[in-house]
Amino acid sequence: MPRVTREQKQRNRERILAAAGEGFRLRGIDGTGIDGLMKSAGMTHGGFYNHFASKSDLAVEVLHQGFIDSLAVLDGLRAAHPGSARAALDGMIDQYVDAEHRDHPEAGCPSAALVSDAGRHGADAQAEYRRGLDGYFDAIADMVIESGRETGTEVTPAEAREQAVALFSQMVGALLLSRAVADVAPDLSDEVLAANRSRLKDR
Amino acid sequence: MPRVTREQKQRNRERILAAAGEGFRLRGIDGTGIDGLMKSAGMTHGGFYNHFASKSDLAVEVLHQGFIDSLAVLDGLRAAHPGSARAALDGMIDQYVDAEHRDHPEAGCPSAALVSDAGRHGADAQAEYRRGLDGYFDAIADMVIESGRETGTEVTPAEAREQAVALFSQMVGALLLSRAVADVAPDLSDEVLAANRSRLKDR
DNA sequence: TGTACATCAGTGAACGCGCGTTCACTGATGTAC
DNA sequence: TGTACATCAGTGAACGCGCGTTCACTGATGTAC
Repeated sequence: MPRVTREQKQRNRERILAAAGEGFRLRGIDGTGIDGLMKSAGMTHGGFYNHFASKSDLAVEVLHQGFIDSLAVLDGLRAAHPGSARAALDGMIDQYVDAEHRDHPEAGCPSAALVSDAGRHGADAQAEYRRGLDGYFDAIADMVIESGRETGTEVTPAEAREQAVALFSQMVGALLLSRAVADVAPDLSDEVLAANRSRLKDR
Repeated sequence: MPRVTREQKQRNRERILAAAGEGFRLRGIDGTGIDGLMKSAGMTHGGFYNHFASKSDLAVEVLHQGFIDSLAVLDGLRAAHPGSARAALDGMIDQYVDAEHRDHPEAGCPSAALVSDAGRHGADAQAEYRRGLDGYFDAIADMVIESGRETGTEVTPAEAREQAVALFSQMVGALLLSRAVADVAPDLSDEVLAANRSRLKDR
């Protein structure tokens, strides 16, 4: 039956990318095979290389797309709290350090889900991860600066950046630790989220 | 030439465990094969099953041993700062959120190096991870309580536990993010460590 | 203490399996006229 | 607009490879007398 229209090819590429985004986050890059990926995208494995040069290449694209999506979520939060960067920051923390996010890595933050994988799958993946992480830091630092401005407590760019880095690090650590014990110790997992949320919001 | 004395067998088991401890932390559980493991322990792969029922069983033992070793390090820190739990906590942060620790996962914290792996390798591994993590939280909470007592700021067990959970989460997040970009962006990696160290010590 | 024998730790070949990747093939799509 | 042909996306068999695990074999160790 193939060949397929250009539009269909583009749609197929996006389906593979989406399936990989979920699979990689859920089971890790090594834990997710091309065959299964292509099946859940509704195709057979052979066609994979019409879309991506290699699995590593796919990993880079997954990271790229993941960070774009995440920054869009941040933008959405700012738009939902116009004129209050502080409320946007609190919203971000509530959404990130949360059972819903913990229970759905496949739809969540690439920085958290792929933090161990990114370092182990080549320089390109690591470079893409770096770009995304730096983008997070900048976006959060902006919110910290604006939040300070709103409350009359001026904060220097350097201070804001430091706060942003520390804040995001804690969010990632909290999410990862809560995930690591979620199946076997739900109470402890919830405690990790609650403790971090509480301390993060007291900032 | 085999068979081997009971003492030698015990020593061989420890060599496998040590090699696995390093390999798993460095390249992940899936990224470390039995064959290579046994080679670096000075044997051939076939003998593995004289020591461990399966690779998963080995993963559980690695976690178990790793957490024991880490708690011993904590004890060492307390012994190095007698009468000052605050200094011991600061020492812990300095040692954990540090380039040396970042650059040597194979000799470092199992909770950080195996946080993604632990959740994906069966209930036993996850249960072992949970035990270890809870042990950390308790040990750090004790230090927080004692630190408060020393400075006359009484802190309730619940408050101490919350602080301990948040503190350790941030330490883990900082270490993992700094590792993820270390090869490709050493400056950013150092910045992550420095920002977190600074904010953690301001606690 | 010395001898006879059972045990079992380490060896290395072999197993089935799933992996990432390649490739000849197909037929509908895209293009040139 | 219609026809002829080149392109190329998806198929499914096949590749070599490394994985975790099993197993017959070996010979030194451990044990019973």
